[in-house]
Amino acid sequence: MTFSETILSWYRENKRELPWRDTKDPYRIWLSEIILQQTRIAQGTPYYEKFLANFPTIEHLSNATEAEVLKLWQGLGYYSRARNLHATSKTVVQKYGGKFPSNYIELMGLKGIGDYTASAIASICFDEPRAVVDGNVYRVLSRYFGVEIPINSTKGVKYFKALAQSVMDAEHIGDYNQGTMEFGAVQCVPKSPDCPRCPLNKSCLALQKNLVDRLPVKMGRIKVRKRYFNYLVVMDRAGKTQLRQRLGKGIWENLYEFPKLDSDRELKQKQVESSLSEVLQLEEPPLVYQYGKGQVVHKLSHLHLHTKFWVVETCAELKNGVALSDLEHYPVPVLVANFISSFKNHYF
DNA sequence: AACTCGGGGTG
DNA sequence: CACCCAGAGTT
Repeated sequence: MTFSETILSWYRENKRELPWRDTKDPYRIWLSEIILQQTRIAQGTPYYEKFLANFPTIEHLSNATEAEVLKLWQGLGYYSRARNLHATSKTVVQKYGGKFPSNYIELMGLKGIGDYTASAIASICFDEPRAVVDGNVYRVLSRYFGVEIPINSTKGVKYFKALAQSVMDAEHIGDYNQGTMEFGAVQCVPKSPDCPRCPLNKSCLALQKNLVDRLPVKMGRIKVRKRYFNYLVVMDRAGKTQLRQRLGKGIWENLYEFPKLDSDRELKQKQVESSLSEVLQLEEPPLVYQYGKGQVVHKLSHLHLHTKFWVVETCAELKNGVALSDLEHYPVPVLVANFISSFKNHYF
């Protein structure tokens, strides 16, 4: 049996039933692929169901506001996916009459759709012979064919794309692509794979060369930076607080948060008090105290955010104040959502 | 080619 | 703690 024959055979026996498995509807496949980018199935599936329930068709999605889409996306991370999802829904409705383009080239022209996603949609929905290369495929191919080229190098990306394209089954491309990824997710797992019970173990080069636990090769990652966030939770006479939308490029774009003092080192009470005017415009000196003790350390892949929340009580009345009970309507980073949840419990 | 962009699960 | 997850876009 060839590589692809074994993959297809294994897939028919072992495929999991997932909500997007039994459809070729481009809207649903696209939605699932965007949600699953850099995201585990267990984490993404509830969001897939949620989006489909709120937006049964691409027209529903295109008629929503970006804030509504971001709110539904809250907690999933990589928020550009949500913004691009919304933008592309409008493009498909307006430029393509609500019907997804049916080939790789045109799909690549849509926001948020790159080589992987265009290949996935084209192959699954339209049977176009395009091999996908995701994290699972890198692992399966590098091991089975004993490839030691770093998967995150320019050379590696090209090599694995070409290799995948050369070993695919063009006649069953949808199942082949999903099967290879499923195989990587279930059988050829990153750590301690069960090689003795692998259907490819007779011809796997990594297994023969004892390289299974060293493949795929990945170049060194970026070091983690530290940032110090000081959120200013204003409480005015009417019990309202202040929220701001993050504008411009960067992390959490278009999400909401409290006014914030940002530093490369920890700020103490006095420094926070003396810097208040940089972010807040208050008539009189407010009462400032830290909510809780120590710092919340919110860990992102490349950033550790050491965060303090400061309650700023003022006797004035804010112009654009937000009631605590309305906070839940705004899309906010998980870091902020966790605080709000704790803060509410503390006061009510 | 190197960086940025999130949050959660796993051993 | 390091590593990984059905990657894409920008610099």
